[in-house]
Amino acid sequence: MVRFPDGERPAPTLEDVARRAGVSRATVSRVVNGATLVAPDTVKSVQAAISDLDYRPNRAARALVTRRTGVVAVVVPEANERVFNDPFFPQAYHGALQGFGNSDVQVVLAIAQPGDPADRMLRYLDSGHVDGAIVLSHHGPALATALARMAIPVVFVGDPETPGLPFVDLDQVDASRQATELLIQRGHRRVATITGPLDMAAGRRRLQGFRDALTAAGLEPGPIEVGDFTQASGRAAAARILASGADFDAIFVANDLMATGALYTFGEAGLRVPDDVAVIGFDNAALAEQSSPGLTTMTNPADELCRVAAEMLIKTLAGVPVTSVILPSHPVLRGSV
Amino acid sequence: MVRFPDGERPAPTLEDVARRAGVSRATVSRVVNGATLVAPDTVKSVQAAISDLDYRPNRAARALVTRRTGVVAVVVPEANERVFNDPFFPQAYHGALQGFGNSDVQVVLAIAQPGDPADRMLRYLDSGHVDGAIVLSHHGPALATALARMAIPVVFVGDPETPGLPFVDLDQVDASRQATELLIQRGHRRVATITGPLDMAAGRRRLQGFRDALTAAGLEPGPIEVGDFTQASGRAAAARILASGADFDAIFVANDLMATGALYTFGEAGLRVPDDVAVIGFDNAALAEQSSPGLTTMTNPADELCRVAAEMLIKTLAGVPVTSVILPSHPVLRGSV
DNA sequence: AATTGTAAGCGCTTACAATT
DNA sequence: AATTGTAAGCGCTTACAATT
Repeated sequence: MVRFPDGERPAPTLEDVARRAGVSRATVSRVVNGATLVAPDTVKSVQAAISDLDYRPNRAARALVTRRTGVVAVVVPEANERVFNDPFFPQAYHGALQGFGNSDVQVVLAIAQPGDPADRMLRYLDSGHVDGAIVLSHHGPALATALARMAIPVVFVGDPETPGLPFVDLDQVDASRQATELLIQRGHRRVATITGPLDMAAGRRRLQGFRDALTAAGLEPGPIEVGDFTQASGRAAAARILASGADFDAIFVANDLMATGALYTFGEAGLRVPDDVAVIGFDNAALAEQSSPGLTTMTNPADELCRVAAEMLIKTLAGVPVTSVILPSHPVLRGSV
Repeated sequence: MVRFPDGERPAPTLEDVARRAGVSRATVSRVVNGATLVAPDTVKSVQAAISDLDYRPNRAARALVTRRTGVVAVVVPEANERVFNDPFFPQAYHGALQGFGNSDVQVVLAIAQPGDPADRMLRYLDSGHVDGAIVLSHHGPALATALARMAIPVVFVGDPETPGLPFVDLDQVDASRQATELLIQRGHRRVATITGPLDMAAGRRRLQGFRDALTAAGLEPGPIEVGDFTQASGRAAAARILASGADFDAIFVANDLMATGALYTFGEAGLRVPDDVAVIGFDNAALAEQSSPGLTTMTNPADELCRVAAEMLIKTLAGVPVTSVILPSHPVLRGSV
């Protein structure tokens, strides 16, 4: 027996709608699910009954028979604070929502909590809560393979470097080559770089593009310093280059946050940008526009990456096979080069 | 008939566990739900069967009979970008997660998208997706009353100013009085303020506390300028005060973001803080620590507010009546007073 | 009295049958 | 052939009966 708390009327069911419209439950179900094999007049009277009763399908009942929850997750395997302070994520989330658009799925943000073991998130994702997931992957293949082992389909944003896993990524090597070529075209011959962490694909590939451009131009790389994508690390890396006394007239910095750090250090050292040193960043973050001089940088459209990933996930859930997508990047010219 | 995609084995059900353990479905259900009226030996063998089969209850089936989804929402009726750039929100979200702790509910972040009409979120919340919601309320009573009309219980963080709706809030008036009293105690007699927007409860009440403190001390209020909680508005309001030529030796600014804006303006005008003008903010945001001089401010613990709200929602869902909670605030002394 | 099982039912979808 | 209905079943929980 089911009891209802006082004052709460049970929500109308398919049965109620069917009775009011004078048809069977099956017919109502067909109308609700947009089937075309219902007579137009029947559709009309069922829709009237639905709106009269303010009927809304019971998700649990539907999920039980369809074996679909109607929920997808946007997974951010990062500690809380980081997520909310990195402008990449709101953009990414917004893009994902756009991508799911009218698909009638509920989008859940799953953010790893600081101190949470990785398997807590895996357990959540693999417990029937969600039908599929988009993973903002900025980590190595360990988490990726674990995610891939799950029963639900997953699309990665950022190459997880694991065969067989569908992903959307920027052409990191090409983008970095473009950035470096831009410096070379402007006549710079001693080009330095501040890289991202080299245990991340984005870190390694942006360094690769840098090297490729110089090799193609017959130039030797200038000083190379490793950063970790934080502003502080950009500041420190720039300081190390200056302290080394190495000669350089331009620098490719693997993200905008580090690039603004480098701008700060150069400013303190009395170097003029771009006259004494040209600087190009990566990401086209909001701060690239705000810095002084404006930071020339490469686009890295988090929203578009996620929009495409969402579309891929929808296809996958519909049984349509998908292949990974590589998006192009282009330079945004401001004052720093 | 139900078909399974090739290669996918159907997940084990209660039935499977029951068979393996040699008991009925009902008994397995009792063990799964932690009932105490099962014989210890039975519990043991059922648990063994569960772990052998890696059984996990089907949420949809459970939800269908219990009429509970096991999902609660943290609702942020704010545009996307704002949310992710305001440090209040990660703190709040983290606190909510803490509050739900081990309660085995799934927490969903529902963030209004820019351009979304308010009823889109209402429809979502009222469509059986969630059992209840915490709403980070920084808006007037219009949204609050709409939310309160829904079938699910809602707890507000921030007084929605609508009778009968449970909320958690800071004692805004008392906190602002404390802040202003601190300035008076330090010997200041001409105390100005930059308020928040006066269509927000927090804006009005912080102004009220300011007035109360001055009245109690027998002092006239100094210049009063209205801001909108952004840094730019703090800068502009401070400039207006300076331009007015009004006399003042201290200022209470209704949030830290505006206070740092005011610090900037005072710095540009050659005023020394705290010697020429003492400044106290509100929120104890991260930037209060980073500014120079460090900003003296009032605590406004988003995480704790949300933790308490989560606990209230859990109680409400369990049928336990709750009453609104007002949390105290205290000053954090740094260099600006 | 303590423990377990039986059976109904939650609200849907969908294969198949029946009707027009 | 187009439209509709019948009835089974998805995987649980829980009132009540039955058993020890």
